[in-house]
Amino acid sequence: MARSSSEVPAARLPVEKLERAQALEELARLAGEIAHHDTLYYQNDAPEISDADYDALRRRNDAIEARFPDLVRDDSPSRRVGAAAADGFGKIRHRVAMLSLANAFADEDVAEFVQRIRRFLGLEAGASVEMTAEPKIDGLSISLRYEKGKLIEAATRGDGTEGENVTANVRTISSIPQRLVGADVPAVIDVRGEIYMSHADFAKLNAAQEAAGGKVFANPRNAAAGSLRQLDSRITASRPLGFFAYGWGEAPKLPAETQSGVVAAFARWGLPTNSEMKVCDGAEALLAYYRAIGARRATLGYDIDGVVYKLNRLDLQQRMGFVSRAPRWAIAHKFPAEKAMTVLRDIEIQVGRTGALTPVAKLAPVTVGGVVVSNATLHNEDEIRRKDVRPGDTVVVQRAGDVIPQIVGVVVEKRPLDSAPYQFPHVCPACGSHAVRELDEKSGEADVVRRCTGGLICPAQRVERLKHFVSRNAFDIEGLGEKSVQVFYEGGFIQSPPDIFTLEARDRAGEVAIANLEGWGEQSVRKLFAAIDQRRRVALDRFIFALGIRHVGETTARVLARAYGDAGEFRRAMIAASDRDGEAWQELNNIDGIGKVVASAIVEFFAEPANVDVVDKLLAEVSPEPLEAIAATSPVSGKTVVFTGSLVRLTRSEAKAQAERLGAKVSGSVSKKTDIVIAGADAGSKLKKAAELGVTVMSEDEWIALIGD
DNA sequence: ACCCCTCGAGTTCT
DNA sequence: CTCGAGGGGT
Repeated sequence: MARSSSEVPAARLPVEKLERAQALEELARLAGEIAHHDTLYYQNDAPEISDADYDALRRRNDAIEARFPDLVRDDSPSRRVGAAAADGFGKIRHRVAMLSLANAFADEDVAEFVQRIRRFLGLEAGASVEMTAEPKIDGLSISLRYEKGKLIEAATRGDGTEGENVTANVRTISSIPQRLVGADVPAVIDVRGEIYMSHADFAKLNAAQEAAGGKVFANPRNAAAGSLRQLDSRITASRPLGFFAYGWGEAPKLPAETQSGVVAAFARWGLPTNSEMKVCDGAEALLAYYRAIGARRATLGYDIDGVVYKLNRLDLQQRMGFVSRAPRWAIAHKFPAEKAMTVLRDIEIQVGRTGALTPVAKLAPVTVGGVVVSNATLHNEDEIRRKDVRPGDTVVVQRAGDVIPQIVGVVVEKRPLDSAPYQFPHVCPACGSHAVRELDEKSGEADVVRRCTGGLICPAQRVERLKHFVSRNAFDIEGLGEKSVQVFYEGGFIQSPPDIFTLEARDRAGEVAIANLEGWGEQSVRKLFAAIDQRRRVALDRFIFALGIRHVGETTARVLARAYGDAGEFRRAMIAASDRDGEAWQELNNIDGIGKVVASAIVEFFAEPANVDVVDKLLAEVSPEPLEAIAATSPVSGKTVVFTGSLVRLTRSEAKAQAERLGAKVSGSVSKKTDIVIAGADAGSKLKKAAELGVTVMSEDEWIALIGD
């Protein structure tokens, strides 16, 4: 990368002679200067100074910070690693995660959703359930933090846990108040909402962009996103962005007891809210609302991709809680997907980390719902046969849920005369091993997926396992994404996960030379090493998830982390569990959510010496930390409890969620490790077993009294 | 022996 | 996001 004119700052005082005030001033200047060069280097690919000069700047910054540790700035270059510097925005951790919503497409889904709520809350079939209904704005979700009524911070959704700090840009949006007014404005509240661009403003902006020879945006959503993510706030200020407040994150004190009440308070405080929001009762009313909004979709003046329904009463919302990453008390009812026709050029076979062969349709690029689509999954062998999709076919493509493209069907009339049904390969395209469809033990039926039998021999599987290891919910190493992992694997630098953590040592020893790779300068290598070091301490559930054991995803990994508490103990127990008559195997199977298949998969993983070797080498490099106790002080924390019989005051899932929130381990079966059995009506064998083992048994009421609810 | 719900695995594009 | 399969209850 060519570095042209060098601009070494004028000679300055040696660090040890600096006065405090001078240091303060210089750190500020260095932060700005280094950020500037980072932008040029990473974003524009057009550095102004040499690597050596850049390093000199950073070294001076570090030296001054070392002498005046209390002067280290929040935006200090030494604190920024990898992506944060690369994209110019700092990161903000959401105090309460920004979740996604479950989706409904058909009317039945909505009816089911309402039914599910009634069932969960123990209401009768026709009972009244107030819900809010509002348009789902197609923009960007944002979290605005107001303290004492003043706008303090604004963050994008990001991965839901951590977003980008876009405070400076959000301050330029005139529809977002800098200050909330009203007697009931709380001391602290994260207001959540959607930033969007109206149709009229979008048209105006694009006309202006075109006239100026600038970039024309594909749709209002992209225009809004592009405007918000400007590094120069002045550009954001010039863009007409709108905002609707519809929810909240951390909010210790809410101004009302219903969803609609809180949103009404938002409006009183000066926040823009959507005037289309209504309170409805019952599935029919929701569907009527959906159809009415759908009919007016084009005249609303802004893009929407559906309607959102939320349970109105906040106490009921709380009772229902969450499933994985979405609330159980809300759902997005999406408008039907847009369709398009295109030619399927070829079918490519991809190999996943478990060896699954997945066919992907390579399409002639076509615009569907505002984005250009050129790939679509065909899922599996049977799916191809069912739809009789062949290379050369003209196919109908749609974006399901407006996101993932899928092939709806083939236009048979347009099929070339010489086409023949597609033959799914029986060997792995990556390693040539046999690819088979495993047979189910009991039914003898073939698995839907065809899998490469190569295991660790297969380069594709090895790379995929590495990608999984560094992925967002696993080790999440900044600057080491899918692409770089691939490059490092091919370069022979990283063969398996532990190699990641020995990379720096080997680089120093001259065994590998990352800086020789294209696109890897001295600075990016340094940042990568720093990012890797940051992950030497990692939560145990992430560690277990990262191993990539079959059938062990995020949730199961968390369950295992909770159950064993410590990586060494987990390793020991899983090896011991290979004895299917032993206690360790029993204990594993007793964990709620783990059955024979999952237990076997874990034991088989640890029966493979190569896998144990990976775990051991990893444990030499990283320290997995136990999960934070959820509520160390509750009377049931650390206790193993089993629910049995039919509960009256709580539903089963409520009871389980609540117990876990209080730090209890909920198990599915009674063993001598069980502390409490909560027996509802008609409890059967589990109650008997509890009596045999002398385990404490209590009624539902006693349990509720114990946890003090 | 079924049935329902939840979880895992794989995929797209910006 | 969707599909398939595992887990657990009836």
